[in-house]
Amino acid sequence: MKQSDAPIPLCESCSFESSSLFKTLTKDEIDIVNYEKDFRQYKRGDVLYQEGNRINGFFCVNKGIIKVFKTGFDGKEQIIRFAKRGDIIAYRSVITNELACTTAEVIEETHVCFIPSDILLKLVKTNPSFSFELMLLTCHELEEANSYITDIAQKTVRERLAEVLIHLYDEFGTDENGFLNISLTREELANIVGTATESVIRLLSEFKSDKYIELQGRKIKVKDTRGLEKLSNILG
Amino acid sequence: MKQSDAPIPLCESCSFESSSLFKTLTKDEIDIVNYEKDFRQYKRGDVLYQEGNRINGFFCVNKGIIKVFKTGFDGKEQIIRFAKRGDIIAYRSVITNELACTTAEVIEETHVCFIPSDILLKLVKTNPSFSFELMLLTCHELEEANSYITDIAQKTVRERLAEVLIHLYDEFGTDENGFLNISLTREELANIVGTATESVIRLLSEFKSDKYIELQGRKIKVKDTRGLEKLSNILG
DNA sequence: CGGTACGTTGAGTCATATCAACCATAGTGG
DNA sequence: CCACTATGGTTGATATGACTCAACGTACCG
Repeated sequence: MKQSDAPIPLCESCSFESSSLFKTLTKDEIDIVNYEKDFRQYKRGDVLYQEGNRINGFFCVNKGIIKVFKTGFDGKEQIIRFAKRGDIIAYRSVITNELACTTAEVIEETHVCFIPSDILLKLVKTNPSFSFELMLLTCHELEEANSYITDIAQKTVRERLAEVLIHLYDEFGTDENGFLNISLTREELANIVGTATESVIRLLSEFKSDKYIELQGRKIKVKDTRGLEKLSNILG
Repeated sequence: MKQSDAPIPLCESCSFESSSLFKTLTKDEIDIVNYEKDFRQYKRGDVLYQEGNRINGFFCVNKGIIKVFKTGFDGKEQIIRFAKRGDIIAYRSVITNELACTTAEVIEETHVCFIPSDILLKLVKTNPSFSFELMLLTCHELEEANSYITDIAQKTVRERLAEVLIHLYDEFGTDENGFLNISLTREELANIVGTATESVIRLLSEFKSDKYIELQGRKIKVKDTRGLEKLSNILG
């Protein structure tokens, strides 16, 4: 799982640019993180941490895409969020000192830095700005979760799928040909939307004949964002 | 909306007992809060704050029950959480300095203290223990929200209703006759579960004939927690 | 070349939403 | 005081979205 063919990124040139969290650190604090962190590489399907296990640090994503999901009663995955460059994961369990309540699995070749729990806890307790930024981050995740609850509870599968496509478009953008910069199986899409794989397939091909999207295997090109937004009944 | 027939509670004797958040405050800090806070009383149906409005403080619940909900596309409420004695609400919007993204409405006669934003922000920025406790609270809410997402996405309405009854039982307890200490309309129940009012009615009467519960108007007696837990497929 | 994982399509079923009618209760105003 | 209205609760009939099951196609991989 761990290789060493990529150079270990310095914090200064990684999270720094994308997240305001690490900008709050002093030079000394950054040095400590740089010194204590553990650089790791994973490929698709690798699991960073698993629901129910104790976690002794958090991950700072330098490259790649990770899905974070909970496992439901019958073993079905429910994808809660994705993490990409600049995001941190597993920090919640470190803060609360609880067992992991999600699993994190690599979607696309990933480089992360693993930073031990005590570093995070120390920063939170001694650097108020860091602590405040982390709280902002948590609050935003909470707000997103609440919106998602409302959506899943009230919208149809069609509306939710349209909305998920919009979100993926906003979060990951597209390549030069207009295809989403994230590649998911139909099952994974279903596990975001909260539906059956077959339903996703049927709806995707419906969206395709209605000219909202184009499909090329797993690659999805969003052709009509406005149309999808309308379909999804996004508020505002 | 504001009356003055109840004595203004002191922080020392209120949140203090139920929440570890305010235990982190120094004598001086408590004095400031006691001085700056505004005691308010509300009756059923009153709205403490509304989605989309700017909020200039947060509420600390001394007594009563409040429902916190989001309004969906077609105007249907989705209840996100309840707040009762010792809970705080609206702090998220204060922290992030965003417009309220939920509405808080009184379910049962409520007494609260309203504490201005700057007090909260100052405490968060200067008292690391307070800040940490608040972060713990946010993290727990986040975890609950994530579990809820998984439930709504994967469980049937019957399972969810059974689970909601269990949660209400755990959170509010029962009176001497075994009836839940919270009284909700069928519509409100539906707005927690994420279903139609009629479905709640049918399922409740099904639970009743199956001897899991007893009904007396709005009052619900949980007779067989084990049975409901089994019905709800709660993990663990 | 067989195996495994993923994708697709069709048919049938079922849970749940929707629509409509009706009852009970309580508060209101003439 | 009573008709009036509003709100909440209940039940039945009907419609349908979405799931399940099953078969089959496709592509990649060792």
